[in-house]
Amino acid sequence: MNSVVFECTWRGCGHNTNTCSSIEAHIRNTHLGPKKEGDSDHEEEFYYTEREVMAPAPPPTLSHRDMCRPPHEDPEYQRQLVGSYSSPSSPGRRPRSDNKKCRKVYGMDQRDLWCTQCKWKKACTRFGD
DNA sequence: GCTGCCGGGCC
DNA sequence: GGCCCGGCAGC
Ligand SMILES: [Zn+2]
Repeated sequence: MNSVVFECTWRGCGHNTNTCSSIEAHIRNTHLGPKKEGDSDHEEEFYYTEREVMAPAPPPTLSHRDMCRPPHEDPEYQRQLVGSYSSPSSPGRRPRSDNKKCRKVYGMDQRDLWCTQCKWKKACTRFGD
């Protein structure tokens, strides 16, 4: 019995659901916000991937790379979406990664172990984002 | 309440 | 330039 998994590709999320509507609801509620007037038609669809999952293991077919993936993940499509309409990633819609930075790793009581930027309350340079 | 960090201050 | 903090957004 194979099923389909919808995985959220928002930074540091990775939430999985089993239906298309549920992942879109997750993305809209958790990441994108309530809703916007005149927003891109289906903006949610850019933030998740749909993949089929086999029960035991993936088949050993090495003939083809995965062809026919959804229209997402196309560089042109992405540039078009980001360029014409500064959707997220503009000052105002800032995501938040869940990986720890110097402050949380070492704690306030060991500030001398933080990287310089963290000491100055700037963007961390030791742990990527 | 805490974390990450932009903006802005002081030297 | 180095150094620090207010204040805010995102949890
Ligand atoms: Zn750091």
